[in-house]
Amino acid sequence: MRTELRRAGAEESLQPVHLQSLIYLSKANRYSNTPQALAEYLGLTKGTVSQTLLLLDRRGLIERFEDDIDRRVVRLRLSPAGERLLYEAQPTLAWQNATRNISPNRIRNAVSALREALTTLQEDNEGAPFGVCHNCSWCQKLSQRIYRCGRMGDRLSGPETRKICRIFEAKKTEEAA
Amino acid sequence: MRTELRRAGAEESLQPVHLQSLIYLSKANRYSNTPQALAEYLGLTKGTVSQTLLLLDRRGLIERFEDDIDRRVVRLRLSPAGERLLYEAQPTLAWQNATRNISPNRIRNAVSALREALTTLQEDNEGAPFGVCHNCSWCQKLSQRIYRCGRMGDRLSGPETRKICRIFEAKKTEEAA
DNA sequence: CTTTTCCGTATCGAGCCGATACTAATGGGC
DNA sequence: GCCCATTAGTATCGGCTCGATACGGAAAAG
Repeated sequence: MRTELRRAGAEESLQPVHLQSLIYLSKANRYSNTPQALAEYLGLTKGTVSQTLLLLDRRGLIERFEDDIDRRVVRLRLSPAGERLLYEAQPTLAWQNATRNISPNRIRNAVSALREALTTLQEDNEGAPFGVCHNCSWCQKLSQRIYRCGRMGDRLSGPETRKICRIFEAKKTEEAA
Repeated sequence: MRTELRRAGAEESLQPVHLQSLIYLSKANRYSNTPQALAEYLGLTKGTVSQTLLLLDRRGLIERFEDDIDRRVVRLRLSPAGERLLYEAQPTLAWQNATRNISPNRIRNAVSALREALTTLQEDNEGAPFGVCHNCSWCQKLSQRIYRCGRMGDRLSGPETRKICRIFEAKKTEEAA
């Protein structure tokens, strides 16, 4: 995967960390699309991330705009060019293809086991949690299409609950008897 | 994992690529402990890897010595200091701990599914194969403790068949009907 | 024996990265 | 409202990664 990421980045003359940043931003929800969150996610300092964002901005791959409420905060999102680059690189497609010969049931089991391992790993390291909103213990389902974050008190759309959140807290696993 | 690797490296003031190189060398078999193999494994050029090895050598973490037969070739192995550093960093231990709450059966299934996906992924990318000798189609069992590489014609010890080989070829999966 | 091929190294320039110092905005205590 | 601690982000500097290129030395091809 590491080699693959390097190769994909080299084609656009981007470093692995640039692609990882773009991938993250494409999946970050409203609480997690800031330089600070990206720095925590990548395990880099905010100064380093600031430079990375400078480069991505110069390339026109991201857009930066001020937060309405807290004017210290910079919000980030992919530009159309950034979306296109990511779409053409298709970093996740390779893995989807790689599982084509494996039964859906085995994939489900493997994914579930890996998710448990990841949660335990994150707890052990006391690191930033960073999980998909939909699997978070704060995520409440209000109706067919409307969700709510019990931590922040905001209403969330369905697609938004499939994004990555920096204040994620894992649900207690019921099957881990 | 990426963040973890960076953190572990930072404690020794090493870059991620340095730790990855050490990890690789700790697991590379006799056909795969050269700068060339490491470059292919990491997806870097041989020039870059040469510099990485220069640094690791200056730090006393690896040892370099000439090959007896082909005198162009440099053989690499971890020095005692390098072994100690890896042992203290314990990069694999975190994952072993993370699976402590998962039943051995689920782990076996997940590992098997992942191995299949990896093989497919490698075939798709036509990249360097790099697999564990024991799972290679050339690996023959001669007796209880003696194995043989059908490709190179050498006899291999049991522990050696658990190392990484650059001329790996995946066995045909029997269960993928 | 000559030519080609291959393994590894050396050097240069672009750029990542952490450390440090800095600006600007927020928020708490009074 | 005012002071100060805190927080988000930026700027600068030095060490190092990384690819490109050129090079030397050994092996293989003819």
